[in-house]
Amino acid sequence: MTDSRNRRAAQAADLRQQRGTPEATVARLPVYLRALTVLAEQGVATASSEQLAAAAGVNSAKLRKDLSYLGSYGTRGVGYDVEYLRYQISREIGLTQDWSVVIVGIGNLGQALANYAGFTTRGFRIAALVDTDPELVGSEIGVHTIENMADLEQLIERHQVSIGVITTPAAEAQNVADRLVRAGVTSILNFAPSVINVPEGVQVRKVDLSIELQILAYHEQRKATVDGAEVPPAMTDPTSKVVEAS
Amino acid sequence: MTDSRNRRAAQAADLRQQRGTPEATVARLPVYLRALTVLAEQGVATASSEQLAAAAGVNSAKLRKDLSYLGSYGTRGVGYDVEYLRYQISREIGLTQDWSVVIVGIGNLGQALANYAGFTTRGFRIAALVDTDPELVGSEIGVHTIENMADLEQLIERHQVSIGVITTPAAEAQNVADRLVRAGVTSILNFAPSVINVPEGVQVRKVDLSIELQILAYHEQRKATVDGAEVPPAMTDPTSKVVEAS
DNA sequence: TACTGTGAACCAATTCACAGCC
DNA sequence: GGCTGTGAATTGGTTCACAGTA
Repeated sequence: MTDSRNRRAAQAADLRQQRGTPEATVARLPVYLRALTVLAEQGVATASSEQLAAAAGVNSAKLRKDLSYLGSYGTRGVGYDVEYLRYQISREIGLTQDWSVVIVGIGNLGQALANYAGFTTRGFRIAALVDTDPELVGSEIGVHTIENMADLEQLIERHQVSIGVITTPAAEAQNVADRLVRAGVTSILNFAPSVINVPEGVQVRKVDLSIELQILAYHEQRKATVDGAEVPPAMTDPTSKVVEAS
Repeated sequence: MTDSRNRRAAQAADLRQQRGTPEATVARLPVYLRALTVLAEQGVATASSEQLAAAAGVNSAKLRKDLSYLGSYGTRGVGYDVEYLRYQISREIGLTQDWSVVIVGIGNLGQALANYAGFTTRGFRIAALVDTDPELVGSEIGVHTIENMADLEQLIERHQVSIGVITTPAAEAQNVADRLVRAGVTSILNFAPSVINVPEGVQVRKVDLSIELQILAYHEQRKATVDGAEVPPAMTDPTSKVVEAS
């Protein structure tokens, strides 16, 4: 390993400590990881930023800049070694270790997640499924038995759970979040359609199906009113009278 | 209505045409809408930007700027009329009309979505559930009968579907997307863990459960390596030797 | 030669801070 | 006095374009 390579690595490390990896970049690393896995399965050993970017659905400049936050893992004139980069990204994300997950609220969505293979394959271990409903408690989903909500704290402790998934109705989400946090969970994935408040230092990510649809509806509407000759569903605002004339 | 009010409305309309509402703002409008609905149910008639922002989990400056893209719907010194603003946002998003949705791929997740009440309550109508599996086709989920994938195009035509939801395995997602687009669908919500390519003008939003978990894992790992005395799971980079000394 | 890695330029989004209005 | 609406300042993210190098 040359001196200049050392220097570059040191600079990358400095950069990382100064500002850390940008959030937008972190959110794309799993996408790159998936693209690399697909390429690896196809037997591709080396890929240029252009190829990789195409597989990940981004442009190549963005991909190169993203990867540069992790270090200099490519080779000029050649590209990236698929396996090597895959390992580096895995490590950066933290997938070289396993994370225990508890799912709270075993309705339709909770059941679907419990059965979802993609969880288990990527370093996530479902430690427990929990619900309040006495009808559900004790029944089996795959290899898991649904446990009682009253035992939530014990389960978190026993299985060293660090990530909680909330799939309860909206009304219970905040209460569940509070209990998760008190029991030591520091990352929450919230599927309940409500805002939850957590203390500083606890990460929350929100997935909201109906919000996604509403965003699409907004764009649908815009298309309909702009390029079609269609009249908007309701008067847009007072000024539209002027435009419409008649 | 005063002249100055008219002028303000006209300016807001101009602003909207010049640049449109920013994407980041569009993504938050459904959140505000939900917050307003909760307030309305609690009998609150008027809310300040501060109150509303708290209910929506954002800061008040952001909320005010967001709302300003729609027009001037507040009253200085008072706040926003909850019902009036609720209607204005609904209209902006396009929820004053119904949107027909087809769900393709009725596995765990597809079933969960088909049963999810939040869809139907907010102006979305599930027009059809579609799958390739002959075992599934013909069986009932709630009020719906699962239909054959071969009839996808007909169903889209017949029910005037504009939004497609993909809950198939990754390998089939692109093919499904192609068929949806060819049949006239212009918005897609993709739950399959793969990148899909669509022509210009078709909106795609992606929801990926395992990516969300991976983002949380990244932050978990960072917490563990920074504030704990814990050793990183693997050597971070050559420079860490220097720091660790021994 | 063909590619990466990255400053510099650009664009989008957020936050500040206050003028304008009820 | 208390609030909204919004220019101006700032921060964060993306894209350009090319120097550096295997």
